Amino acid sequence: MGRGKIEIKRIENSTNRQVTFSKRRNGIIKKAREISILCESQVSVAIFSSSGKMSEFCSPSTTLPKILERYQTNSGEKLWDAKHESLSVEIERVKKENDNMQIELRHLKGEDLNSLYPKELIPIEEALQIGLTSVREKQMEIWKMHKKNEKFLEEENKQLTYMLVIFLSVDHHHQLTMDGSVRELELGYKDREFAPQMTMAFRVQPIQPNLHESK
Amino acid sequence: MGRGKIEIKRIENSTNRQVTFSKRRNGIIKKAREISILCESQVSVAIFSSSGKMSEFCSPSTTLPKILERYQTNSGEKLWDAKHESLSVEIERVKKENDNMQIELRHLKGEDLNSLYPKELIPIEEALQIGLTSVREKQMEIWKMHKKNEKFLEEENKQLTYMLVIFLSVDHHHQLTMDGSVRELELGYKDREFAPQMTMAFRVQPIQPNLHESK
DNA sequence: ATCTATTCATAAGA
DNA sequence: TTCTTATGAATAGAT
Repeated sequence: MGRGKIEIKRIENSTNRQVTFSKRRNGIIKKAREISILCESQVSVAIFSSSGKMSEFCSPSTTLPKILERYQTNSGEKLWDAKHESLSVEIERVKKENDNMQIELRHLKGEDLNSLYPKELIPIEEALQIGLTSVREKQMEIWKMHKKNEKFLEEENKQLTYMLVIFLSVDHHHQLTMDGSVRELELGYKDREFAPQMTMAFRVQPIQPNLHESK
Repeated sequence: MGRGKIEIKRIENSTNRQVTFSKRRNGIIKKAREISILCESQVSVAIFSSSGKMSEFCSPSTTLPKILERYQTNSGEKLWDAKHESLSVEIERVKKENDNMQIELRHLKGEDLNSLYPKELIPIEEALQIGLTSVREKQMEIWKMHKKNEKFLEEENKQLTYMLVIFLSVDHHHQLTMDGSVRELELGYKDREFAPQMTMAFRVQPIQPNLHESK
């Protein structure tokens, strides 16, 4: 249909090919629309030019996903279900794992015990006993740390008090030196005289973790 | 194109419609094949007749899934990814649930306690305490049931022994009656004399569930 | 793009 | 469905 018959094979002239593509693509889409109206059929057409541009037609009253759904049903071909299936399997696996843990948790919390054989109670009791022991050991440990920390702080206080007393009771012919020292204290204990001890003393806090906030 | 021009609207005559569908469908698929060859383009056509039959064309060297992949990329439309995504979200949700339970379980078992704030140990200890109490109560309950059952069986034994003694010690001028009674005993205690008590006695077993097998 | 000679597709009939 | 054929549509090549 044209000025001459053409053989159905790749058009070598790139311009011709481009033009022909454009014309025929419109033709196909027009025909697709016509058949969908004339014959009440659902049609989906997707055409990609060699340059990658896409044209499509999808009969009104439907959508591509619906068409694809029908396509799958009709052809039996798996378009995307393979991907979905593996995900579904994964979900099932994880859910089952979930259920098992849920049951275990409930048992440990003393729920649904009637669904167990008497002898199944024994490992649960043991687990609870172990858990309780561990938790209490941990609490004891924490308590000890608190106590140790307290002692440390008390010791610290004593030292500080002692040092303050020294400062405050120092006699007059050392006045100048003391003033200098106090100033250094305020400036952060740069290395002079007792500065090393002080630094150590003030490091106590960081070395002992904050027991209420640490993770 | 034909013996007369036709308006593009639903063909009312069902036979005509069917014939037209068949012809035009072939035409479209032929054109699709031609453009794919002439212009090196990728084409996908799917046509469903109103009766539900499917025809399709897909340019060689590709597959529908590939075409669809390109379609999605080009159109930005979600064909199956919506489904895909919802499944992924579900997996994430379930996995997270899983993780939380896993952590809770580990804590109840006395593991990973270092990752907790001290005050978080308290509800865990309480839960363990409650669980342990429940499990032990259950065990106690079972033990009591066993004991009760034992007593019941002992009582039973006494009764049976007593009855046997009566049978065996019955005097000779009742010989005939006894024989009759024994036969009845063997036949299943049809309603005579002591039969009601016996029936009750033999019901004891079913009323007391089998404590080692019941679920 | 638009034109137009040709080929093609197809409506109607058999 | 298939064939036939008159007719309108599509389009190849030119402009």
